[in-house]
Amino acid sequence: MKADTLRGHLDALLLAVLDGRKLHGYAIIEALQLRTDGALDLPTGTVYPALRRLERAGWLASEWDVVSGRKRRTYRLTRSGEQALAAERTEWREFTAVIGGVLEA
Amino acid sequence: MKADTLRGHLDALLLAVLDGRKLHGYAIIEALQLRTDGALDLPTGTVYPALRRLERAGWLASEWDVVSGRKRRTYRLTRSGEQALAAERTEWREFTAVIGGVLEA
DNA sequence: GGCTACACGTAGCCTGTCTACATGTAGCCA
DNA sequence: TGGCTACATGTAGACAGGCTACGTGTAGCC
Repeated sequence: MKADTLRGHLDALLLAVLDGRKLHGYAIIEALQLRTDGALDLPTGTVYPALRRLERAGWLASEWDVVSGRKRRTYRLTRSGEQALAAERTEWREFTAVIGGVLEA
Repeated sequence: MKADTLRGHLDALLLAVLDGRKLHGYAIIEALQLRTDGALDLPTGTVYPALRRLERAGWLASEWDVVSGRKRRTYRLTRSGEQALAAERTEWREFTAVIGGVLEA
């Protein structure tokens, strides 16, 4: 997939992958790979800063836990994160309708 | 529509709107507004540089014509522009499948 | 002892879109 | 005739978000 196409949709992806479950950063990357058959392979330098940004925005909450000696910061959606996800989904549908409408006219 | 979501899809939009017809820059902006019910209102500072870039890439060809005293640069797709459009459409479908697959899982 | 997988994180670059500006014609209206 | 709006093209520079390239450290295998 061409670079830059992701732009503006990263937040939606991260919120969506955390919908209904708690995951730590590394697992989020793997979950996105799995769901997209490897098409989405986000670099850590993209994901970690984004997660912190979403937490600052109040959409995610995190806590440290230690699994077999390794520290993990586990993220989950907050209430307002769920609302943000719903809004992102609506925007995604609008976006695809607009661009798709032009491309397939 | 949120800014930046457009990123990476502008070329596809411009090629698509020129599919099968010749238009000048200003008319391209209007055509996109029309097709999207006003949702897409691209600024001239976005469109004009993009058109020149696509022409340098060999995907568009342009010629000057004068209509009632006003100069217009009219663009049309080249053969390789048509191929590029087909490729952009394929990429669009892949893109929406990947992102949509995550958002609607 | 070295390698790979796991796990988190930051600094700075890169690039494509947008903002703001500059230029000029045609036509309407007061 | 002076000003306004719509038409029409274009550039310079700001901006922002994702990516590249680093740095750190543990666990487990061979």
